[in-house]
Amino acid sequence: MTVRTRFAPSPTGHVHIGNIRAAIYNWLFARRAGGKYLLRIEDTDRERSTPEAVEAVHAALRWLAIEPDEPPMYQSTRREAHLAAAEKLLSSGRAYREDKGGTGKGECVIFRMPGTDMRFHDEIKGDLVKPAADLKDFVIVRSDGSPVFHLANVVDDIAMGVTHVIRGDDHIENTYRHVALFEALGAPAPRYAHLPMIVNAQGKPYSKRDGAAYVGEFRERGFLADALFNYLALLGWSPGGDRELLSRAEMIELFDFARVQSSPAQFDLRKLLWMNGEYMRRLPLAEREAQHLADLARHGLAPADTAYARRVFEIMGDRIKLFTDTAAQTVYFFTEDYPVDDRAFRKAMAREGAQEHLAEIARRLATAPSFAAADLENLVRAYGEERGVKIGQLVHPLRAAVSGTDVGPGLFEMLETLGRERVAARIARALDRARALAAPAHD
RNA sequence: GACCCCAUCGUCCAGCGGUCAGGACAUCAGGUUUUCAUCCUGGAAACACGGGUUCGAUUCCCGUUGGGGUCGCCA
Repeated sequence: MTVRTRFAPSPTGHVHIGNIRAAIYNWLFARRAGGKYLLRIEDTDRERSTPEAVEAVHAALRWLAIEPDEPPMYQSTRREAHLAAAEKLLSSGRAYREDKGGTGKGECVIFRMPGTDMRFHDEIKGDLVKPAADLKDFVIVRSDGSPVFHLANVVDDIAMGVTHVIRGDDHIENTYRHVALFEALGAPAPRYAHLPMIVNAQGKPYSKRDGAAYVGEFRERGFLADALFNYLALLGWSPGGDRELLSRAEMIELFDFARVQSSPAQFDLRKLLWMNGEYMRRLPLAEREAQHLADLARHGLAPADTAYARRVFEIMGDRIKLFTDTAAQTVYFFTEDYPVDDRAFRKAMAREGAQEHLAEIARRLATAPSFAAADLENLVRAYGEERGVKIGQLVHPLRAAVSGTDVGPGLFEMLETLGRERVAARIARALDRARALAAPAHD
């Protein structure tokens, strides 16, 4: 029997990280078993299942590169099959019609539970049992003639030949019903694996209130798909030992339900951030460029000279942890209209002799034979020794003067990249600014 | 409330009867660096509790406590 798993989201416009983790496990398990991973869009809620909402599902899967191996099934197209199954259950006596609760809404179709204790084996939770007394009959077709989730879900799983149902453990109670439905429909029940929830710091189901909760948000925030995949895969599953950074091939190789946690896992954005950084630095510079450039463009800073931009990214090293941070961290390389961190600027200029040193260094820079980083460093160091001043006293004001901030790449690489003219102009402007700050306030 | 599930550092995991209880993130203290980031070194930090079983329990069993889930003509 070849393994067939499925991800069956109902399109709501967003794909929650808990759901996508279920998709990841379905994908991993199918790959590991050499089987197929399928997609079924449960779009029976016409209100919410808009084309945009459906597209959001596809977009999320595409981004994470876990698209289905076969064309997706759209549940809304399966109504006839669902109803036919209900008829079959009606004629075999496994279901009956009734105006449940005497609502006056008319008769609905109700599935008759077998009346015996039910049990099933869960790959993650173990053997689960429920006494007959706790298993009540339930509606499978509403009085308005529409099929209910349980019926549709089971009928479609049969149609798709699903062998393993891997989903959130909020479905555990439903599983007894589903198993009974499979049996009544004369189909073998699939194997089940119920995943624990992803929770917040309070132990409650992780929701939008707790921060980014949807796949699209992580994408927009500049996270790498592979990093999110890796993080989510390890949130509740471990390959054993101390391994954390794994390629997809390795995860497929190692995936096993026996190593899936059966207790809830708390989502930790800081660890995701760290992991994203790890993936980021492993990315070839060439691949990073497009992303950095895209962020600059988003902020209206698209550089005319990409070779120059490339140098900027290079000297930034691994300081940029998120592609959405590129513009913010490199503005001053791409415009003269960059923000100045007032606190950092004042602090740097308050150093003893800062302005005097700056003015003299500017003079020497203007006539420096070379503007290469190493030569600039020698120049500044020489000046420092000459005046008996520690280099830090010179470097900090210089940095603040040319970048408006106190963080960034190595100062001399920065000066070289910025170029002689801009450095000169900025130092002059910074000196004016410093003088203005020092001048007594008047109104 | 009923039924079910769960329980190792703050967090995610390792451990599958005998370990100085390990790693990662976060955190703290140093070091390297012109800043930041990186990097290096070191520290603090956990087996919820009570009974069993056993020569021996973090590990197996049962309770307690705590947390979570489910109880729709939603999915």
